[in-house]
Amino acid sequence: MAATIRDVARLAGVSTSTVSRALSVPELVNAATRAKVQSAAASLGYAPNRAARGLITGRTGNLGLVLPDLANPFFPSVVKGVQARARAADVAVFVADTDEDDLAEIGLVRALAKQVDGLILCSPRSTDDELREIAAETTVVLVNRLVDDLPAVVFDHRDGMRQAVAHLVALGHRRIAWVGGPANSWSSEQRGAGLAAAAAAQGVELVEVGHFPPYYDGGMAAADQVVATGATAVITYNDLVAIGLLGRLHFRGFFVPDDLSVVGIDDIEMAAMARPTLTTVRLPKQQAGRIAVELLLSLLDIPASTERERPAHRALTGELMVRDSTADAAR
Amino acid sequence: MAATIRDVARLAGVSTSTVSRALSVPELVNAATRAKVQSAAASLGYAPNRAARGLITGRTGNLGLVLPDLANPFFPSVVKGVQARARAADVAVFVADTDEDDLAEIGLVRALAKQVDGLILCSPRSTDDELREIAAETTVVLVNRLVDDLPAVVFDHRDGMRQAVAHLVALGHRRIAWVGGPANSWSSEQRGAGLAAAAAAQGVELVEVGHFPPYYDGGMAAADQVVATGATAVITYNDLVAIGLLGRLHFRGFFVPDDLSVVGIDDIEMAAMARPTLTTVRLPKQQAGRIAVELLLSLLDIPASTERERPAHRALTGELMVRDSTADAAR
DNA sequence: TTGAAAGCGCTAACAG
DNA sequence: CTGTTAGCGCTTTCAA
Repeated sequence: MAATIRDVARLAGVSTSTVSRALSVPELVNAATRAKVQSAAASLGYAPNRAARGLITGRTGNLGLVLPDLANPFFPSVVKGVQARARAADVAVFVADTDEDDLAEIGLVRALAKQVDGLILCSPRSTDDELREIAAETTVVLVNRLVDDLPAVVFDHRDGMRQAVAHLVALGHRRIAWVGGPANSWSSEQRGAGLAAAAAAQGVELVEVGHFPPYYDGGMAAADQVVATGATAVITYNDLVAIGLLGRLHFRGFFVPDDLSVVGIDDIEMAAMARPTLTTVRLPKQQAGRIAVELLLSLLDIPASTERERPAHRALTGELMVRDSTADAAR
Repeated sequence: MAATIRDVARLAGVSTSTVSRALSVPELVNAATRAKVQSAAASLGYAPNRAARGLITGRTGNLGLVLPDLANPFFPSVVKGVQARARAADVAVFVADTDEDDLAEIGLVRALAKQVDGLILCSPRSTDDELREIAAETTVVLVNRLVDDLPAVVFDHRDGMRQAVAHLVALGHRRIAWVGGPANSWSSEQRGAGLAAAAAAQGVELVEVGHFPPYYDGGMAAADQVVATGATAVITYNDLVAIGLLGRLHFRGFFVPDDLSVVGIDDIEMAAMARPTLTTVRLPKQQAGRIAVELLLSLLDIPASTERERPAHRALTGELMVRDSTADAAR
């Protein structure tokens, strides 16, 4: 069995409460006793039982991360960012993949909520109302989603789309197609809106092709419709969709970027491995994960009764990565 | 505050122990009282506090999953399998990504060990000795690694390589190159050995090209050396390496499969998205995750004092996925 | 500055 | 079949 606080107390010749204090609020205990306790703890390899501590403090020291699909390379990056920051704060991370199932999502969130101090919901598929409810029950930070003024980390899609459009305009494109993501995806809506604004501002025509699954297959499905629009360039919901599009275009004998320019969003690693390599808007994924944890931790340190005044959300800027797939393809 | 067992007891008009029993060992309590308790619990939305339960049962109801790199698409598949099975057993999963850092790995494992009932170590980078030590301290199931007779789920690489070689031989290849993974990778060693055996058995010449990082870049790095061997076909440590190889071959003006046939291992989704699509040995990744959880759960049900007799490990068979990248390229 | 005592929410003997 | 009792390992009053 692992050493308990009593073992340490006995070895150090003090009471358990002194051990507890020496280890968690060192300044409250005499330097000499503190040293005795610490060496005793060290020699026994003592580490407090977190469950027992949690029982009394009401803190688990755990954090939950819920996301739609680990198979989409976007999310592992976020996970990495979250883990790196959580680890530094000695917080363990439960990860739950909902498989893009919005019903499963709520269930998972509810189940996780009981075992963690706070939850990070990345690109949640639930409705605003559901998210409000969840946020009322437990501390939550959203990533890639904005609901009222719930704490959130989002990407500045307006700016990202502005960059993408500016790039395409510089290449001579005047008619751009947009392949949207899932209809219930907040970020698809944001990206579409940002794109519409950018297109209007820069005087190019935008053709919306509809909603597609956020996978390779979604891009395959969208390709023929994109071609039919007569657009000379296309921007897709994410890189996976762009790569699927590339696949189908290749199959149909279209050359990218000669016949059509393609721009994705995310900059997953695969974007640089595709052929042609994919031009895309890089989103700071790991950074988003890190900041989400920081936000969550800061929220948790504040007594629930206190009114928060910190900024409710933070927007991260993306940057255009230009690769083969848009090399002057306009006519 | 969430409802406690006392709230339920009061509402149902019974003692807390009856509530406890009614909820966890229903057959030990009278049907009528059981019903009363259950409806009381339901109306209060009661769910037992797992930390409190764990304190007394010694079980956390949690499981830890440690893996080298979530950015490698192989691992998210395993995670999905693990989660699916764990969820069904009402077990939550801590996920820890070591970033391919073998030192970090031990630390993470030690930290996680205190908060879980058991650990699944997927493709661990630690030494055999370290793994033995860990297994002595906590219940562990290895995935994609064999150490003594520690419980493990592995893939049958011998058979996978046999299939790959048979396929290439049928296409007329007589000289096959092997691009190994990291020198300290157990599975690279296994795959290489399986391949050597298969090559010998089927009378083809095998040329080993050395060890490369298990990423796209590793394949890029290996490509020129592969070409220099004069082999007409190449098998790589994993799909990521194969795709990198494809990239470099394309850059150098070689056509796959006309100039060289390529076979990967894993069958990550990207294999079907590459151009040409990649022939590969599909490993049942999710299944491995599921079985690992099952193994772990079954180990945990057995009192620590009892000697286990169950099979120490289970080997899963892979299957060849034939795609464009090997279409009769022999001469 | 330290110790004694009282629980956190739950389960597990042990009686009845 | 059910209630009483006694903790699991820890933190936190409250006194000293």
